[in-house]
Formats: sequence, structure tokens, C-alpha cells
Amino acid sequence: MAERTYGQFCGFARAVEVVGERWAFLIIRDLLARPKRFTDLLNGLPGIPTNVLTTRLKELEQAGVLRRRVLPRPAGSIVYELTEHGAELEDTVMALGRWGAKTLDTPREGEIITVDSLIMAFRTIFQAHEARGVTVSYELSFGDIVLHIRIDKGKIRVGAGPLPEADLILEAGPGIKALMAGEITPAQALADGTVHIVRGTRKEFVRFAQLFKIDVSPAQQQALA
Amino acid sequence: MAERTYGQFCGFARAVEVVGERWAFLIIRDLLARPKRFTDLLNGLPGIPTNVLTTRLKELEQAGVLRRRVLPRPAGSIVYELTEHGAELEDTVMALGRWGAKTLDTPREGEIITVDSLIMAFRTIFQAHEARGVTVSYELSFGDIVLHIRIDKGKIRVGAGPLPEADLILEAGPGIKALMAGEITPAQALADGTVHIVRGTRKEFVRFAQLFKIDVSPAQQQALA
DNA sequence: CTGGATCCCTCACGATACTG
DNA sequence: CAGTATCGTGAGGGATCCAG
Repeated sequence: MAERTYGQFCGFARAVEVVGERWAFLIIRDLLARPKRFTDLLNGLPGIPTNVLTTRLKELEQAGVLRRRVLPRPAGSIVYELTEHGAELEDTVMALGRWGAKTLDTPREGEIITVDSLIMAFRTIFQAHEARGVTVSYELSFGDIVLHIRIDKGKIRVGAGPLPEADLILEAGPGIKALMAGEITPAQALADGTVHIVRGTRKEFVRFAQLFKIDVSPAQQQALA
Repeated sequence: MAERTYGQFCGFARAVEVVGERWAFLIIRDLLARPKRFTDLLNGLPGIPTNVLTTRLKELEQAGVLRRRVLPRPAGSIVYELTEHGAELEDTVMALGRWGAKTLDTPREGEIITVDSLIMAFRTIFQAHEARGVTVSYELSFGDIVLHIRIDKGKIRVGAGPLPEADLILEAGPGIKALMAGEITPAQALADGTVHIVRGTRKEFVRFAQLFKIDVSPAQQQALA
């Protein structure tokens, strides 16, 4: 296997050699949401050839980013999960996701939305400072995609699947990005059908919009840290 | 120009489409240090083919990450510089550089060190909280590579070239990484010749080592112990 | 069904030479 | 200095096949 390197003795260059191969960073993002099987990864990465996925998994395992684990009986199946070293890429993934979100407007022809991209997106745009001491739960549907958010005393957990007992249940489309970016108000989002409240109050929805916002200035973030 | 996309409506995926092409992220890192001409970029990116550099520059210009600017007379030459949008990748570059530095041990066969990689490296590992109110200047030489650091009331600027009036002038090799990672002490670095003080006190050098540190992850610490 | 391996084809990338 | 032109190679895209 010819190593594709950059010929520089430099931490950044070495990092790019690991995560910069095609599909590699998306694999890591999906595994940040939670451990997955080969087929789960395939489904979450539209268009990736199986041989490329196999190659990336081996390379990333070699690099100490993830590990291949055989589940105990009776499941006996195989899952891929990030090592601690791999999980430390979360900051980078969030920083890059935040940057990319700024120029995200509307879906391109054929583009899909995946659960894991949304899970990481909501983790990324979560305004921790607005959530001090807050305990609340949400369920969000985007077409077939359903995910839930639990905020427990300001700490967030985002996962796939429904949460029937959630305080606020929403149905939305890609247009919800405009709400998160502050381009439209919560009232507008409801009025034009971008978001539909299945359960919960408008007031609760306004708080939701405060808790998740895209454009956070670096200065503001530093002030929080 | 066939667009290589990932088919996901997702900020992170869009970002990876921009910076994930081969060499792209390194070009951005070099431009974060300062604007550059085509040839400067070539020199800082060992092995990049000229046509690939041309292609990347056009793509990144198209993506609004950098701009091509013709300098006014009499210079008349062309520089590439990041747009504001491109400069906002600094957080991500630092986060990724920090991650990669953790597993950086010794140079591989034929690997070189570039000025710009070092400039970004020192910006990245700067411990701002240790530098409150500090004003001091350094000049560092790594073989042919010379760079300087000015810390003015806790604010850092790192640039290429010498700084004859610096408070501390050092000569070092790649082994200095061990010092920054806390694997050896300043005293050891001087004793084994990893670092040589050209001008300045040992006390000043100890402070230098406090101001620049690679954060070692818990996992890495365990591996070392 | 999961978890891949194998094949073929294309095009992005790498190397080198050359030009305004 | 700032690229363009040309050409060979191999990584990635896409489909199919196979073992447990």
C-alpha cells in the first residue's frame, strides 16, 4: 500500500494524511455519533464503494483512530468504534461543520440528509451557555429521519430514533437551516410551514430556537471557555 | 470540472468537499501564515505538481476561500490571500494540528520542515493563559528555517525571518517537539543538544517552554507512563 | 441477511517538459 | 514568475459475486 504522504514533519500534515483521504472524515463523523456496523456506515455514506469503505476502515484502524470489535454472543456481529484518540477529533469535526454550515443554503439535486449528520449538526450548534441548568427534551423528524435531543441540566445528548415523551415534537425540512442561521424567526418558520409543531407550545419552540444556532462568533466561544 | 461531492445536505460534508481535496488544506494552512505567490506556495508544499496547485487555487477561489490579487505597480506580481471566510478556518486548522501533533514522533525519511508549518505550529501550541500581560520576543532557527515570535502583552504574532533584537535566540532541531510535548525538560533539551541558546538566559528558556506546549491526551500520557 | 472481496473502467493526481 | 501541456499510473466509482 503506497502511503500518500505530504513529506512534511508537521502535526497538521500528519493529521491531514489520516483524515484527508476521500470519505475518511465522514466515516469519523458518523462514528462520533455512535459505533456502527459496516452496513450502517454504507447506508450513511451515499455512494461510497464497499472496497473504499473497507480500505478506509483498515487505514483508520492502523492509524489508531478506530477499532474493529466483534460483539459478544449471540449477536456475534462486528462494530466499528472510535478509539479515545479518534474521539478527540470531535472538536475538529465541530469546528469544520460550523464553518461549512455558514455557506450551506439549499439542498443540491439528489442530496440526502442522514441521521448521523444531523446528530453531529445539533451537537455542533448547541448553545451550551444558553442552556445553563435547563432540562428539556425534543423529538425532531425530517421526512423519514427521526432523532431526539435530551438536555439534562444543561448537558446535551443527541441520538437517533424517536422520543415519544419529549416536551416538544417537531416536523421540519431542510428549510430549518434558515431558522438556525437566524435568517428567519421562529414565528416565520411556523407561518411558512418550514417547521410544524406536533406537540408542545410555541414558547417551547422559541426556546428551542435559542438553544440551537449556527453563527457563533469565535470571540463569543472563547468567552465561554 | 467534475464536482466531487458527497451527496449530503450537511455543513460538514460541504466543508470537506472544499478542504478535503488533496493538498487543499495545506495550501490554506500556508496562506493562514500570510499571503503568498505561486512560487512561494510551490516551495512550501514539497512535491505538489504545478497543475494540481493551479487547479486547487482555482477551486478555492471559486469556493470563496481565497482570492487572487495583482499587486500594484511596480511589483505587478500576483499574490494569493485568504478571504475573511477562508481565514475563519484558522480554528479548524489549529484543532487538527493539535490532534496531529500528539502522534508526531520523529521525522520520516525525506520529510522536511517548512517555515509556514512552524509558524502555524507555534500559534497553535501557544498557551495564551500562561502569557497574561507578558511581553517578550524570540528568534528560532531550525537549520535554514528562521522564524520569530513577538508576544506583546499576551498577544502573539509569529512570522518568518530573523529578529536580531529578540530576548531569546534559539537553535533547535526536530527534537524540540519532545520538549513541547513535555517528554523532556528544558534542562534535558539543553544538555542533550536538542536546543542551543544563542542569546538569552536559561530562565528565559524555561519560560519559553511554559508558553508553548502540546496538550497531551490522557491516552497518550498512559502510553508514555 | 451481514461483511466484505473482485473486477473493470475512469479520471484525478503525479511527474516532467515547456511557454508567455 | 506563473503558470500550461502532455502523458502514465493508481485511487476511487460502480457493479457484481461470494462466504459465513
